[in-house]
Amino acid sequence: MVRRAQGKPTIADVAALAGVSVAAVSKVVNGKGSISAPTRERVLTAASKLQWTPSAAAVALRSAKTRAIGMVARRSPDLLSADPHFTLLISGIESELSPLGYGLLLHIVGEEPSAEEAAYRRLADERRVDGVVLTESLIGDTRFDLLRTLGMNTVLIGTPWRDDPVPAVQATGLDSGIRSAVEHLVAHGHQRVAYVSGPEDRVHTRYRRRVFEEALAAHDLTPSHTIVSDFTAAGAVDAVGRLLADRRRPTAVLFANDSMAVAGMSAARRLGVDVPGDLSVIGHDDLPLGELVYPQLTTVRQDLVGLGRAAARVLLASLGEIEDATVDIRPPELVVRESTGPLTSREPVHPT
Amino acid sequence: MVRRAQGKPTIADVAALAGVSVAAVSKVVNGKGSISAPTRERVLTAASKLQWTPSAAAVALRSAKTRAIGMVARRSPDLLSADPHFTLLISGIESELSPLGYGLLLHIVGEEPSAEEAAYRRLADERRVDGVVLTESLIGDTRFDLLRTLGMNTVLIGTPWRDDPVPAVQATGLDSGIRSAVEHLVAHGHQRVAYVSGPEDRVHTRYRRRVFEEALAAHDLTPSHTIVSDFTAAGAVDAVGRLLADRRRPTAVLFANDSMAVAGMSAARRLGVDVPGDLSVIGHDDLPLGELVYPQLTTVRQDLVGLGRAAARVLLASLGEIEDATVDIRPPELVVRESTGPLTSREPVHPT
DNA sequence: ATGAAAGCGCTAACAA
DNA sequence: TTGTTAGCGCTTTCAT
Repeated sequence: MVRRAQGKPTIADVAALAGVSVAAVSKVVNGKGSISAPTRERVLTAASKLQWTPSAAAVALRSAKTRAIGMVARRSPDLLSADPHFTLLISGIESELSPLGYGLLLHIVGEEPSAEEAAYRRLADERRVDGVVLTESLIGDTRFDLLRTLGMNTVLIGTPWRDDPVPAVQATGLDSGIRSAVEHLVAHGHQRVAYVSGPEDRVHTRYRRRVFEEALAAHDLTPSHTIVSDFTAAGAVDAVGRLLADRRRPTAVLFANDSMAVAGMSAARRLGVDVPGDLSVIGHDDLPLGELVYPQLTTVRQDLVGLGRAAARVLLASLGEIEDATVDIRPPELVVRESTGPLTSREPVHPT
Repeated sequence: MVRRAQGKPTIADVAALAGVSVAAVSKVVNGKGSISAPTRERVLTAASKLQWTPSAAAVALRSAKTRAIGMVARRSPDLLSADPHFTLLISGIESELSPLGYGLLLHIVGEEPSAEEAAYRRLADERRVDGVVLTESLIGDTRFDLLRTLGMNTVLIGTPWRDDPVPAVQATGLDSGIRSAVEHLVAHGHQRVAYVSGPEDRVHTRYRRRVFEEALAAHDLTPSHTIVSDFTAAGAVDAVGRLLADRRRPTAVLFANDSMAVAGMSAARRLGVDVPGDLSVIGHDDLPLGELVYPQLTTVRQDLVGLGRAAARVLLASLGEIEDATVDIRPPELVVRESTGPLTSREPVHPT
């Protein structure tokens, strides 16, 4: 018995059991070189008998491929769990990586951009991953340059800043969701529509705001209010407080994400304002949360799982693992639920 | 110039630049062996000049340590993002791993237990991680045996099944949260309290239910209803429907998690039942979600981030990375918000 | 079609 | 204190 008593089997054990060379084993597991059918059989049975799987470390060292993808989320634990945005993206990414035996190395760092940068640096310097997926494109984003310098395969989920040639995935008809949202409100007679936006350092934040304004403009309307907020519940509550304090308060408001929308809706109701009777509320993303609450949230659905899958496939394609990177990403669409509708109260131009 | 034009620097490059042997470099970066101060200096400056960091693959191959921890979440994308439970645990784990340069390899698999098992197997066979963290202890859990067989370092977040000697982390005073919840309700005059539990294959599910029953028993009360549900919103809605259809409907209900509680609360309100006027609702976990909604959710807070941190430290300690694994995990506690209170309506013994 | 052998970048005995 | 050296488990020429 040549098998070592303890420790995992190695390629040599398999080769010995199959009565072939280690090179032969390597060839059959990698499908390279030429191997006769009988040899392949013997190797395969030996491998399965020994329950052998190539050591990731050895493969990585030898071939300079780690078969792992990295992702870093720049969020505090609280915000991360309040906005399960990332979770959905990660699910999508994983669903593509898993079948190919790729791993996902996740890092959660604090809000400081330097921490994110350091994480990428470490991923690259330690050669822990074959590529990374970036999210939340920033105005003046330096991460692409960094990763290019580090020689790291990269894909961005979202819109690149200033036509940066980084590979990126996004839905077609990106503006359709917000446009439909505005149409929906206008069709219900809303004329004073406000927008509570996210941090303006994001590319998508500005884009969506512009789409919102254009959609209103098509009806000769302008935003009744625009509030730039963070992504926190407190920010949403504060925004709603300001909106409703205005004597020309809006009759409808769009929020940058579902968590803010729900928080905003609650704030309104706490102030005695009925949703949607006095105020229509629309969120963004269509997270499960929106269906949980009462009234259920009308929101702009984003295919986050699809985006994650697409990003993974772009990476996989550039790593030569798959031929076709295309994934069907469903365009954003409005999901009408209960938080929007026509005004039912008397026009609250003069709040009590 | 000995440095290769392309490719990352290696330990040999650093050694050459510092004018020492590769062994010397290895010793200084690992703090082993004896190295003179001047030599250490030269190595350090050379390393930083070259921006060199040891290759994770080479270290892993040579030392059989990957400096990575694995975790597999068995959840559909939807459920995962509806219940950010995992997210919080992961944040806690990461916060301990990151400073030590450890990575977190995440796998998300479907609901089938076999998928989870396969994921662990792969993690072990490929030797991708030095340990794994398990969550959601199951009745008759086979994962511990599997991982023991695979020779994998393991830590469980939660209560082991049948005193399995797997290392586990949990809060002290585990029952305090639910006990306080019951006390709180009873103090407000509630006599008919229902419990909407999670899937009964979980260890904690049964435990919590038992605590609930004991706490009621201390007041000579028994559960008005007990409904075993899944963790979905639909399950919660259905449960509430059944609860409220009863002519001896409960005046208060505890849910197994916050998402269910919120969904349940919404269902009640949709049926014209006021919360907390007609029905008090209590959740479990204290996710950010509970503060977003109106009325804000009274819930049993669990220190999920602390549990994650503790689990990571147990692993780190058994890997010899740290001395002291102890982390202060805050005991569960009741967070009273707006979804509970005394009955304000007439006793709804006879529903309309 | 198959195998021998040279490393991938690093760590740890062992020598010096 | 420092350096030499033998691998860790695998992939990949290059012979045969």
